[in-house]
Amino acid sequence: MIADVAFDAPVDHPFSYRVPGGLCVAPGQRVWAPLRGAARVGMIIAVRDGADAALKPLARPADPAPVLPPGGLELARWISAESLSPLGSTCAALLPPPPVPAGAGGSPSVRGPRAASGSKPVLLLGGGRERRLLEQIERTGGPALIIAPDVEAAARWARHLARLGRVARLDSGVPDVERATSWRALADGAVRLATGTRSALLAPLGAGAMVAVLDEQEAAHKPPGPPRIHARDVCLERAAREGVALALTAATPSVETWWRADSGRIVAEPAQAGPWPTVTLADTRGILRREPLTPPLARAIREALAAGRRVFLGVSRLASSLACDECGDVVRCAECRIALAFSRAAATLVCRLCARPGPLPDTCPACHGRRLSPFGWGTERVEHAVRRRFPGARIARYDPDAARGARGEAQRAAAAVADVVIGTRAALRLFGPATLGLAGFVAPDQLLRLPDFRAGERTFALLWAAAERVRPDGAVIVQSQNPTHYVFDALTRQDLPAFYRHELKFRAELGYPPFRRLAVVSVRGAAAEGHRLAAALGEVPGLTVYPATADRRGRLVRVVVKGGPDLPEFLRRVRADFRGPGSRRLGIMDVEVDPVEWRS
DNA sequence: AGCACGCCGACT
DNA sequence: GTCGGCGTGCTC
Repeated sequence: MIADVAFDAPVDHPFSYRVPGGLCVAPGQRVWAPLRGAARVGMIIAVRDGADAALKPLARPADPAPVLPPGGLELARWISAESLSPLGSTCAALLPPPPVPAGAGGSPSVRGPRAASGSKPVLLLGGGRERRLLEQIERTGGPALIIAPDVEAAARWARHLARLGRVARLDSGVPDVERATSWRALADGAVRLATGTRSALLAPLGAGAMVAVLDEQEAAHKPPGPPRIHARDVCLERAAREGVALALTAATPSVETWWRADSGRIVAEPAQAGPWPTVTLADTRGILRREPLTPPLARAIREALAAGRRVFLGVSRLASSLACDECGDVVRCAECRIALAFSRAAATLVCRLCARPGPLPDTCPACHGRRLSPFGWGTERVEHAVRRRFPGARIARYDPDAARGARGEAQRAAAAVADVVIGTRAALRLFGPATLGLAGFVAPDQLLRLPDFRAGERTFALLWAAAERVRPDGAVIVQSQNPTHYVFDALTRQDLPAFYRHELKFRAELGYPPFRRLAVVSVRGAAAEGHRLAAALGEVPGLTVYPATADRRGRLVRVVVKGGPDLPEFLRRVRADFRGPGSRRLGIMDVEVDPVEWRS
C-alpha cells in the first residue's frame, strides 16, 4: 500500500510513502513521515494499492484515528483549491496540533457528513443579535459551533454557552492539549457545544448541528497565513455541503453578505430598530486645520463631561491621500475611482489598484482651490489638543495596535477609567452597548479616502459600531469635509439598506466584489517572469488584468486580476503553466484571492 | 517551510 | 588561507 501525504510546506503536491505491513492508516489521519531526513507530520490524503521499493516507509501514526472524516478532507481540498493554498498547510492551520507521542490512547471514530437539512443560512442583524443567536442555539438544542473573529470573543462565547452544557474551546486561547482533547470530545459526541476561531472551521459536528459566524464582516476572519480564505466563505460552503444550519451575525454585514441576502441566498433576520443617538455632521470644509476639534465637537465634549458621561474620540492613522482644504474633494484615480495614494517622501500620487501614476496637481481638480494637502490627525496630536482644551478631564489614549504587551495593559487600564478615550477602532471594545455619552470622529474622511474599494464599507462599520455604543440620549458627532456622503447619511438615519444600496451601485458600476472577484498575484525573484505571467493572464478571456507594478529593484512584480466566480480555477491553471516543466528560474508565485485589504 | 549546497567578502 | 552571507533548489 502507498499513502499520499500532504505536508505543511509551500509545495502543492503530496509525497508518497510505503505503508509498512501491520500499520493501519486512512485518509484524514495524520502521520509522522521522513521528509528530507527529518520526521515531520503530514496529512494522509489518499491510500492506494501498489508497491515501490524506492519509497520510504511511513514512521508512525500521529493520530490514533482520522481527525477528519471524508467530508472534512473534501472540504479542506475545496479550501485549498479556492485559496490556492497548499492542502497540507490548510490542514495544519485548521486542525489542533497532533497529540504528543505519549501512549496510543483510544480511537474515537469520526462521524461522516450528515444528511442535508437544506435550510438557508440566516443573517442576524441589529440589536440583540447575539442574544437571539444564543436563544436559537438553546431552542434547537443541537450541537453548535461558534466561529469568532478573535480569541477574546471565542472565550466570551464559551462563557455564554456554559449555561447550556459543556463547551469545547478550539481556539489558541487554551493549551494545545486542551484543544486536541476538546476536538475529540466533540468528535465522539461527548460535548456538543464548541467555540473557536477560524482554526476550528473543520471541527466535527453531530447531526442537526448549527454553525455560527460572529461579526462576519470582520477582516480578522481572514488572518494572514494559509489558507487565505475568509471563515464565512468556508462556513457557507460547509453549510451547502453538509447541510448544517448556518447563522451569520453582524451589525453591518459585509457588502458580499448583504448582496447574498438581497438575492435570497441568505435569509436576513433584522431586529426592530432600537433607539438611536442623534448624529450630527460638522462640516470641516475650508476650516484651517490647526485644531482637531470643531466648535460643535468641543461643545459636545464639554456637555458630556459636565453630565458625567464618557466620551470616545475616534481617530485614524496617518493619511495617505491628498485632499482639497476648500471643498473636501480627494484626488482620485480617473479609472478606478479610489483615492490615489500620496507619498510625502516621494511626492508622488499613484493608484494602488491600476498603478497609474497621477501627476501632483497644483489645484483641486474639482473646485480649482489652491490648498491641497495630505490629511491627518494622529492620536498624539488629538490627545494634545484635548488636554489643552479640557485640562480637568481624565484623558487616555488607546491604540493596542501601537502599544503591545505590558504597555498595552497599562494603556488599557488607564482607558478603562478615563472620561475621554482617544483611540482607533480597537478602542471601541472598551465600551458596552449604549454606554457612551458621546462618540466623536475627528476625521473619518481619512478612512473614507483610503485607496481601497472597501473604504466606504469599513468606515460605515466603524461609525455604526460606535453609534451602537452611545446612549439613546447621547450624541455622535462626525467631522467631515464630505458631510453629504452616503455613509454619513445612512448612519444619521439609522438606515442600513440605504448604505448598501449606494455601495452596491458603486461596486456594480466599477466591477468590484461581490460582482467580480479580485486576486493579487505576486511573483518574487524574477521580474521578467512576473511580466510574462501578467501578459499570460491578460490573454485569458474573462479576466481583467491591471498593469503590473514592480518594486524599486524589480524583485517583486504585483498584478491585480479581476474575474468571475471561477477566478481561482483560472489562476490555478496559469500557475500550473508557470511552474510547468521545461522552464527554469521562475521565481515564486504567490496568490491572494479575495483580498480584504490592499496594503502594498 | 526547513535544510543543504554553493560561490564571494572580512577575520582568527 | 577559513568562516559565513543568504540566493537557489529539493524534499516521497
